[in-house]
Amino acid sequence: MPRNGDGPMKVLCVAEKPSIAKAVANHLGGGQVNTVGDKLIRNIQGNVYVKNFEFQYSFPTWGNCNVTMTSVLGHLLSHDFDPRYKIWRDCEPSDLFDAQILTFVEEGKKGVASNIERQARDAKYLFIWTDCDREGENIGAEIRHEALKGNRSLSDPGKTVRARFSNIERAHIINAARNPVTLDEAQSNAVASRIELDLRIGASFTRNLTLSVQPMIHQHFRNKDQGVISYGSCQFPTLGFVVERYLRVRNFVPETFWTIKLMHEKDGIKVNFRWARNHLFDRMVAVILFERCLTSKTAQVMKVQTKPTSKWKPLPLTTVELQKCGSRFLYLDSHRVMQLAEALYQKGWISYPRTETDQFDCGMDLRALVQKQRQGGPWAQFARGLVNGGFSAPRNGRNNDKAHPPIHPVNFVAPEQLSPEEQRVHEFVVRRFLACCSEDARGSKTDISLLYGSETFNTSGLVVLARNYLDVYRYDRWTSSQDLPDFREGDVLEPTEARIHEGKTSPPGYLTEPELIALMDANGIGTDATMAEHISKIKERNYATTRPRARPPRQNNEDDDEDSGPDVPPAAQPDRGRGRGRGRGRGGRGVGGTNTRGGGGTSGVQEFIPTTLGVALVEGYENMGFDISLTKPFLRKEMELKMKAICEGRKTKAEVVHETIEQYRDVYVRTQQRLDALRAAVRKYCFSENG
DNA sequence: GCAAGGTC
Repeated sequence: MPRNGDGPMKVLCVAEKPSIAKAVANHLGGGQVNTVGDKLIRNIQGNVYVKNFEFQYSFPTWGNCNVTMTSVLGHLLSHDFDPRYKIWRDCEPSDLFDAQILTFVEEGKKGVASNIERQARDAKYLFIWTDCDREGENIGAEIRHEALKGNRSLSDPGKTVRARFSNIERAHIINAARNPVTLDEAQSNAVASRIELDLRIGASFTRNLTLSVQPMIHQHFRNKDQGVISYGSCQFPTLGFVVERYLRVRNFVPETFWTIKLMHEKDGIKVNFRWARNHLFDRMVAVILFERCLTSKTAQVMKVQTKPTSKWKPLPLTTVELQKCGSRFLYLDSHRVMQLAEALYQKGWISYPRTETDQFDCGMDLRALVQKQRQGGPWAQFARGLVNGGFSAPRNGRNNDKAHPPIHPVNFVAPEQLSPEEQRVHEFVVRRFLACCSEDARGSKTDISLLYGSETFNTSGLVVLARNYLDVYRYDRWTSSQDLPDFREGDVLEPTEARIHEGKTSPPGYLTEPELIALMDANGIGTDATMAEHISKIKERNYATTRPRARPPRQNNEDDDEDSGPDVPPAAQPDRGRGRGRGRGRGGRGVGGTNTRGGGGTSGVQEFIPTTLGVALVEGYENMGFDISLTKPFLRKEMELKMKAICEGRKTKAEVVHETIEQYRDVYVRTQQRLDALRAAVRKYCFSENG
């Protein structure tokens, strides 16, 4: 029943999630918000997920309006093939490349959809408040589609607008409300093409793979319950990373190297020096250089330099970083960390846990957030220190998704009110936040350099002068080394001990979860919200298993950093297209290099071992000899570039969908021709006695 | 019985 003429106009606002709707309503409504429970969507406990908020607000161009603020719950629309393609054996899997796709509202979302349709009926304007990212733009288009069912006039020019906002600070939200923009069709179309391609390619390859490999396995292992063998543009590259590392470990051939060890004792302190050449793989050369050292008898101190150094505080917390730290420090896998973070978010203790942003908006009142943490918990005193002058603005990372701030505590909660697992995640989020708001750790570093024969040897010492953020962020280690004796430039000394040492390179470890997440992040596989799902998917599909990493004591406890590798490998294949994925960099710079635990025992980190099936799938596809590999991340990157082209107007959705489908149709045909390679790999890995 | 992306 439209209200004609009398009274203020109605504006319907729709957010992507209830928490945004509530926050925006509170800011714009100025404490005069009427909450309408409505019979929308309830969970099992009877909590209402979606609410309608009513208030008045005066927009610059529309004047005073009655506003109804509501939300959806992510995507409103689902996509699936026409039912006649439902039965797998009733059609060719490749038919799915062209099969008709239906778009509909799923049963569970009907209440949300009808709420929008109903609320749109008497609305003059539709104001969309979805997240400002590609998916948000597409969800906005879905909302508009639903609203138009109730009110066609909302398609008139200027009747549907969207808010541009990147956090829910009061001033920022008010600014967004006063400066609406138009919905970005191009971004929405980019997502639409992603949806269509993932569905067509995923479903056709999955059916093909399952129908051609599953019978082999059933036949061989009588009653083995081998479920679906799926292909997905994210799950396959994820498996690819696991298998690639596994093969590197399996095929590792240790190499012998030689190094010169030099020790000098002064003032009762034994100081070990590192050879500047680290180590050589040619014994003769090493021996000749060593003999030159011995011939010269004495070494000379070439450089003694003491300078201030610091260990940087961590960057504001992103989802990827939370997951990596969860594996490393909290002994929780990424999936579990996200469940716990979600629960903490639902209860109002921490901010939205799915974010790529590692910079705090300058408008945020961080001091107020720190103040809340003074009330209790083991970090209370540290928080007090920050309030009393210790506060320092957080560093800025390179990433901003323009949709959510970094993960931070929004309220104080006493640890006892949380489950033990929740406590661990919550404590991490709080400590990380407080660390961001404090000073870098300060120290003093002394570098000493010796010339012995023709060879240079170095050592260094560290004195930590001010721990600062380290006091609250106990996940980082930075400790003073032993004191160095007093060396002076020009000193000549006779080394106490010099010997040549033979060592062997050691194989890399299997891929750990934080490494896998870093690889996915760097290569644009999945999003902050889905990475953990892809990881559990490859376990669920029986492509890989995990086990706690048992850290063997290092064989060569010195500086053989040859193959121990950095914690975070930059890309799967450095030799081809080394990019930074979507520009989401690696997380905290200060966290990277330090290992949490040293010697033997279990570190708590999970490592991934592919199953025979997992190896067979990757090997099988590799051996088909395509120039484009389904198990490497490049295809996903290509899709990312195509989506970008749509966003920038260089390509249309139809063009992208068409050319990509043709590309995959080609791969599909050749897969059929070379099924023997895949079957051979399955036989080799799955059916042989010792795997 | 398929994917990946939102969100709860």
